[in-house]
Amino acid sequence: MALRVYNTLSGSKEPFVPLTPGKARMYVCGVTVYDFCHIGHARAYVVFDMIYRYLQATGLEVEYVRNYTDIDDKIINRANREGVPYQEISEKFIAEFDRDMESLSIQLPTVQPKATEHIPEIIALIERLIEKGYAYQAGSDVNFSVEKFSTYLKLSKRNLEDMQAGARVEVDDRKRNPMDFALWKGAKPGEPYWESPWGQGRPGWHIECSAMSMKYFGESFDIHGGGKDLIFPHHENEIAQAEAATGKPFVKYWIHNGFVNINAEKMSKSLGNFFTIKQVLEHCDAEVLRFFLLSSHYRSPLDFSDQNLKESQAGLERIYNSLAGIDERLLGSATAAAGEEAAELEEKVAALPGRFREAMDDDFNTALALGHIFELVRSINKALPSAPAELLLKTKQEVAAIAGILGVMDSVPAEFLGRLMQRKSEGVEIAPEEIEKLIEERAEARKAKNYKRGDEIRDYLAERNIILLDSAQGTSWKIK
RNA sequence: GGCGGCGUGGCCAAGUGGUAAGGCAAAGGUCUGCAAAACCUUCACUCACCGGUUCAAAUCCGGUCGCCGCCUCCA
Repeated sequence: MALRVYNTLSGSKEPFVPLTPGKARMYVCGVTVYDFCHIGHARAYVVFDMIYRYLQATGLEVEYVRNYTDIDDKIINRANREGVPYQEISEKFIAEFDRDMESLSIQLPTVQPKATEHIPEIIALIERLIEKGYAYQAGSDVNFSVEKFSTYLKLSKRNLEDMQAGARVEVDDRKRNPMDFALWKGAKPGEPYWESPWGQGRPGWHIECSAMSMKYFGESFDIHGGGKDLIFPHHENEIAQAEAATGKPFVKYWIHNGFVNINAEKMSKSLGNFFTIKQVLEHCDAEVLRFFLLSSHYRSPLDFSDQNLKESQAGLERIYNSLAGIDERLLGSATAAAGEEAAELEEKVAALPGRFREAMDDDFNTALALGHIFELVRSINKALPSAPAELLLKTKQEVAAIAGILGVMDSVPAEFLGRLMQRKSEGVEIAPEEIEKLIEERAEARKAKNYKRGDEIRDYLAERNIILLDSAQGTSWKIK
């Protein structure tokens, strides 16, 4: 089965057939850089990173463009509030965004264009729209005339009359239709500006994406993505700008990810119920967060909570425990006769790539793909004592192939588990030296068959969240 | 008001016509002096509710209820 993707434009899953065989071009709307990113952003960019990786894995040559909106009212407002040039704000938050993306193992897009570096392209596109009669100057602004563009609202599937009936549209008598939107905004005194045929000003929000995507991809390309909330007005307006100018279909597949919710409500700046990526990573491993974000389908809403994050951690820990078990077996000299368990594992391993691909081909069903991994984990754990080394090696390789696409489970198992333990140890108020001392004392006691004292020590440490692990090699410990 | 989506076990979550994956949690068991991890077993005759279509429906159709999103900046 070939890749099928849900296209917002058609409202259904469609076979993915790129415009140019063997190549895929994907544009994803980036952030407006005026503040720290929250985990809603994290989800969007993790999702498209996964899509980017999977498209590549299917053999396509993928060009991925993700922009920075580095000029906008919100940036200007913040700059004014802080009394600094707007560039200081945009540069700072571009750097913060880059750090966040890196911490989430998000691969760099092919190009990350900035709006302010594409003013000539933007102006050219606006001029083209004016020439064709789709845009008009109103004072120092230039607006797009939605009534001129007959297929306006085809993406969000609404109609102009209903939109206006619901009307929380602000009245602006310079607009011919209240739904008209700004392509160019004249600068008020003190605002940053660029010279243009319409005077000093700056681009409207939507035009940059049309201009930049067409600059890098041409007038038509394969995939355009972003959060669901961008469908209207942003993407709708992008379509209007691009298709009015070129007369050609702008984008073949529109892909939109679902929201991250807090208590079943959308997380957003305006509701004030958001967590920044940095806040979350203070008490949660980045890989756990990424795992959590991929644990449900990208179009479903995803409820963010400590409880859910903990479950993801427990699940990922289970996977890594199993992978660590493989490593230990491979390092050790133990060999074993293949048994029923090994045969089952062999079967699961052989089937894994196909099952993974089938899940991913069905509109990037990462939740199902992870389900397959968990099934594999059980087989691994069962077969661990008896499986031949070649089979374990093969298992590792197959998991690694998937890990490389999902961007999780790709750590060295012992390192991941160590990282987790490090993190957990921050909440422990007992010094490692003391634990070692008690372990020694307990060893003496156990040697003397004084299990009472031994258990006292175990209990004492357990109260402090320290779990003792006895093995043939001696006693180690971990944090609960 | 318009448009769109969702409702699967205690929780999370796949499944869109063929008789309910997987994870977390819980309970019992195996292993262990005791623990931990792991393994085994149990845990939805049922998929919000009511009708209908069908040999067959969580999946299709109609209705009801509940929740959410977009319609204003928003991933």
